[in-house]
Amino acid sequence: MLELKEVENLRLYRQVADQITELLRKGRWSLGERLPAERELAKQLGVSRPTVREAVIALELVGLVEVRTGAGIYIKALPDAVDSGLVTGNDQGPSPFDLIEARIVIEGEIAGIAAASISSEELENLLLAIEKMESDIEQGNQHVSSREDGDFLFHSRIAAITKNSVLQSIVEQLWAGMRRPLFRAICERVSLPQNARRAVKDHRVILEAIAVGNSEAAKAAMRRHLEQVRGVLMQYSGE
Amino acid sequence: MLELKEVENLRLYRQVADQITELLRKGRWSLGERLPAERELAKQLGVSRPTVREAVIALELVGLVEVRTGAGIYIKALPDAVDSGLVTGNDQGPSPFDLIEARIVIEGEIAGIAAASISSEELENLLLAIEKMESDIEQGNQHVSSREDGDFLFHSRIAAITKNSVLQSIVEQLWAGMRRPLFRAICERVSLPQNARRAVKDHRVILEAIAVGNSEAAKAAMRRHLEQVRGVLMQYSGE
DNA sequence: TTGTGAAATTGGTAAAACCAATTTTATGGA
DNA sequence: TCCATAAAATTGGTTTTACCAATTTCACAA
Repeated sequence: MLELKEVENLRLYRQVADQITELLRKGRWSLGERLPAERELAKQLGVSRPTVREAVIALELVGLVEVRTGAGIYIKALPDAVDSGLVTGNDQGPSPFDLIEARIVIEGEIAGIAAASISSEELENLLLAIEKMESDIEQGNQHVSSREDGDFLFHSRIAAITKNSVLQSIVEQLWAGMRRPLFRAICERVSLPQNARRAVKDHRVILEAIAVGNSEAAKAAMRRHLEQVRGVLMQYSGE
Repeated sequence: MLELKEVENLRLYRQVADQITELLRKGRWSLGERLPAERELAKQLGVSRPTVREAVIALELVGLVEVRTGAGIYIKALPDAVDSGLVTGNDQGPSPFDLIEARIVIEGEIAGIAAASISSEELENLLLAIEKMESDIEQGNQHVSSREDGDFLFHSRIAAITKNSVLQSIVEQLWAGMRRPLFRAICERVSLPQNARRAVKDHRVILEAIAVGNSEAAKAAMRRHLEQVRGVLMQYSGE
């Protein structure tokens, strides 16, 4: 059995997009400059105009260029400033271990911040999230399946308390990572009612610490909770 | 002067992509299912096939669908599992304040973790990053301009010490956010040699704490450093 | 000098045609 | 009857041509 070599079978528009990206990286054009017209690019690249348009749309979607009707295609950013993002949709994403580890660190801190500035309304919302999670469990609903999931709601609402859009966005991303196939496969073997009930208990402890404004306790409770989750995950992912 | 209303002037392919995304969200199709053929979609939507293709490419790039030549377009993920990402390329990004605040929290923790597991080789790399930053300053180079920037190198290499791809990715994203226009405009007024030299000093203090394996000191030093940066930024962004 | 408007340029969209890969169906032999 | 094989239909991949709409350019007139 031969080790199959990765075949050069990219769709044309991707090849064109990659080629233009490469030219951008090499400094062929500078920020704000105008790219050649679509017709001109098509001629130079030896492909048709629709193909060029597809490639330009790809570049536009990642924020590299800006298309102005009737005016032209303009460089909006250099390749360095783009990339990254936990969920690219093309790979299988980060390892579950790294993900949960990052959650311990980051969500722990967030819980501490939240405890320092919680309002009564936000407190009520957290309680509702816990109750939603309980009713989910009663009805045997699948876990970690969507943004309506009670577990996610609880954690994302804590992040929202910080009023910091960046921290909220990061928590969203961490959860998006957990909804990926690799993670879900593990979760399916772990979503036992007893684990879910344990999580609800943990949530109540966290809520209590946040409610009384005890940052240190909230942080510790969040970390314990996620370390517990990590323990369950690792136990089942190894067998 | 009238307040101009946001005009419905999205390019056609975006309207189509949004419409399909909406249908996905409503559960019109389920995971793994096949979408109607491009020709069929074009007919149903009342647009041409190239337009449908452009929309499909957009959906493909965000990971919602997978296109298989000759077979069809398949649902790869539901809209919930995608979204987010600090840098979307379409808005002007998070506020500088949120960004630096998130850095204080997250990079502080990361510095603490790094102190617990640094190797001599990694230590050497950190030192090189500091020296690069010093030479950058001597030559009057622009700051926060690229991934080769000494400042960025220092912080990203600390994240690399954690061996956690998620934490590394998050730091990358935070810096990507700082390279956006809004932030750069502020930075241009702040990139005084004295500030840069102060940052180098801070870096040395952080390095020292990490070198001796003192997690608490490393965390504190990183936070102080970034709080200092925040102070400078706020002072200048208000005037 | 300044303003106006026509012409040229550029992106936006549509239609038709053909190629290539895949899937489905039909066919014929075992 | 069953299965392998080939033909046909389906589907995405790409090109060409054409025309529309927004923007820019520039000559020309006031």
